[in-house]
Amino acid sequence: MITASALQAGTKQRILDTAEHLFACEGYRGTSLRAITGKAGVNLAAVNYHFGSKRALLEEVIKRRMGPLNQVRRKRLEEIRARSLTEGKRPDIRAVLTAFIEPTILFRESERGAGDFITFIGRSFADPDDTVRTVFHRVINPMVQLLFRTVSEALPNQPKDIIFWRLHFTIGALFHTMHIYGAMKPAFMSMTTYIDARSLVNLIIPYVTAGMKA
Amino acid sequence: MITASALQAGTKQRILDTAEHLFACEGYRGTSLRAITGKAGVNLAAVNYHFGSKRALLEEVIKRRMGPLNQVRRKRLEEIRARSLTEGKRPDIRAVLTAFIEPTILFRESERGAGDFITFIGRSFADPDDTVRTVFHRVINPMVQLLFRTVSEALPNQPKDIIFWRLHFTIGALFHTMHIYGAMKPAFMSMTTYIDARSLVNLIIPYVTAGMKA
DNA sequence: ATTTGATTAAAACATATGTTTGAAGTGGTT
DNA sequence: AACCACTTCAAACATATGTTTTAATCAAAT
Repeated sequence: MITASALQAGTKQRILDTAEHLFACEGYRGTSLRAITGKAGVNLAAVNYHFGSKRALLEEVIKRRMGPLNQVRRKRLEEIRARSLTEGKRPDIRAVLTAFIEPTILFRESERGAGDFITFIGRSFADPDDTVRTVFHRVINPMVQLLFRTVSEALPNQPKDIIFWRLHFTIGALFHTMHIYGAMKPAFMSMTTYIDARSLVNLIIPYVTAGMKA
Repeated sequence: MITASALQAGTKQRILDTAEHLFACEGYRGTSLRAITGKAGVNLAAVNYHFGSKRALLEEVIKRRMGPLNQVRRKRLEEIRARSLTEGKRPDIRAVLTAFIEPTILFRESERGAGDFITFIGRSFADPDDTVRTVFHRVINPMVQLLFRTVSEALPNQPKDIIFWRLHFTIGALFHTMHIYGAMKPAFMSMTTYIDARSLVNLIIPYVTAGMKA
């Protein structure tokens, strides 16, 4: 039983890892089960056996990483809110944005394969396929809600709809960065594009902070 | 001959319009030729007859609108550069960004169907499908190059790589806005999301200007 | 050693896709 | 009327896809 479940975990894991990679590179629709199972070295039927369907596999791929990532972001945002409550002063907008953005970008270097996931997520918001957007939306929306609330507390004098749109601009900047970073064509805009994640955080934070306060 | 070419134009146009709409809603890969021809009320073979292939149709859909749009943006950017040259002072960064962004967002209301196109373009940058990205990249890249040059002239003291990344944040904010605007789910972030294009321009310009100058 | 339950394997299924083909239709010209 | 280029149409083609099925395989428990 132990060996059996270990083998199962081996196959499941190989499928998850390969699917994550291919979803990031070719998209959900552009990735066939045959491509996944072929590259993973498992039988075609293994996906339906272990996950039930391609869609269920997608869900697993997203939830596996999004869980831990959301936990970190939630914790940092909640800390800020708690501290702001005890100290009786409003949260600092830069700190709020950092709490959300920093874990997201640094997540790329947290584990093997996480980079693919970040690329995938960065693209998912714009994915025309309802399947992807629905699954993704369900796991990201509570997080964005929390961010919205916290930003509202940091900028209490701003009308809600202005915060709403500026937050969309911020998310747009972040997600765009997420999918171009690490998957960028050489010499786009005739520039070398390499930058380490830490420096990227240091670049985007001032940008979005200035934008939110504009 | 006149009637014949008018009929041809009728079919071609119907295909172009329908394809534009479906590409925006379902994506390039998610849109079958049968869906296009069915909705357009033309025969399945008409696409291959008039355009040669699905890919060539995509190219036509993009070039048809991108031509005029790019012309406006190029003209406005060139005007700024010319004026800056004659007056001997550097371009104003806000004016530069407005020259690029304003025509893009207002383009949605310029003609019937243009809104679909803007949504489609907003998604194309993040499209995992090489076909879409390649075609799209070819028509947008010269424009982005020009924007990069003009922004560099407006911010001569900023290192090029900082401009490079801040421009990416800006493009991310713009493209994200392009595809969520007009296609947004109701009550996202528990807000009504309607806003007219003019007001949206007035919201995004201060945001990206502040970000670029941060 | 045999049985059992879970996993893997190969094949088939039903459907969907982009493309091609060859015939039918269309309208104007000679 | 006969011809013409151009366009439309229905059907077929070849391939790709997610899924299901049925048999083989395997490791552990009896």
